[in-house]
Amino acid sequence: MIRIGDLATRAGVSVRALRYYEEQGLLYATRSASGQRHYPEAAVDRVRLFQQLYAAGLSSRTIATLLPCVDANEPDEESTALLVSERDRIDRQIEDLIATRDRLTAVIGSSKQECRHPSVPQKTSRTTGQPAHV
Amino acid sequence: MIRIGDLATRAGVSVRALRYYEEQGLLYATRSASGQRHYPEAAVDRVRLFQQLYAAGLSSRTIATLLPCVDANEPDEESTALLVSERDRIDRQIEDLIATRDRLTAVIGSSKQECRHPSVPQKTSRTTGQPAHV
DNA sequence: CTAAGACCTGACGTTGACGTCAGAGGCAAG
DNA sequence: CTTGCCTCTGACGTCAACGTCAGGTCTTAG
Repeated sequence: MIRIGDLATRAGVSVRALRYYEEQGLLYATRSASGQRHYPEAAVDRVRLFQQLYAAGLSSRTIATLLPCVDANEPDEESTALLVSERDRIDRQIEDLIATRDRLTAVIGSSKQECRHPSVPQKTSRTTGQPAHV
Repeated sequence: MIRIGDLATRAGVSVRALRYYEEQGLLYATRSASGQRHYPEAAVDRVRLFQQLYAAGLSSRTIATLLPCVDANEPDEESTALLVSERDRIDRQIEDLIATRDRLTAVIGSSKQECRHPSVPQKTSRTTGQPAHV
């Protein structure tokens, strides 16, 4: 069993965030006799999943709705619709981000080529199969 | 010359947003004798650019810093560094979103295939060249 | 035993991009 | 001229995901 401070460190979030997740119905903890929270090992991955979903623009409420579906791997009709709509929203967001990325890259490359370095490969051709047409 | 209400409609934002952009130093308007704002045609595209950059996670301050650079197409050293760091951040965000999208798609497809419809093509293979490996 | 940390609840503060409301003025149509 | 819509400034409200602080309890190393 993991204590809240250790979970926070291992999952890369704050203690406050973990209590907030519990408040939102996302994370459950057993309590010791004195009321301290104890988490199973699996909580680390679960919290990382929350971070991933938050980063993708899902709200606490949406995550709470989808959690039983993701856990049990048996989405009902309502949850599936929500899943699909969120997935499609993320799809559109990816497309928008690619367009913005290409636009920034065009500005960067407009007067200097020296900024190119191998740690950031060009992905436009990989994702669209077409050269940039800004 | 366009009035603020028309610009808002044509650019797809609120009047309040336009005044906010001006407050942040992003958008300038000439004023009539009575103080009403008038915008040139180019303001429509400019406002749409703001929306695109906001959607990519840039703040008003960052946009304000990069604007002269993007306008003049002659980035100085500092602006270029900021441009590159924002571009790289967007790159990482795209990667994260693709991973999340694939994860949601996997959950969707885990027990039902009927959800597949042609308006949302699979893009994983186009972007990674590999099948999903959740 | 005791002092330093970790933990508890409760509650107010923060931030960014606006929403909303109040009160006052401008402007073309009828 | 007045009616109705647009615009102005100024200022407070909103919302989500936490940050931070207060005041108290628990636990553990020494």
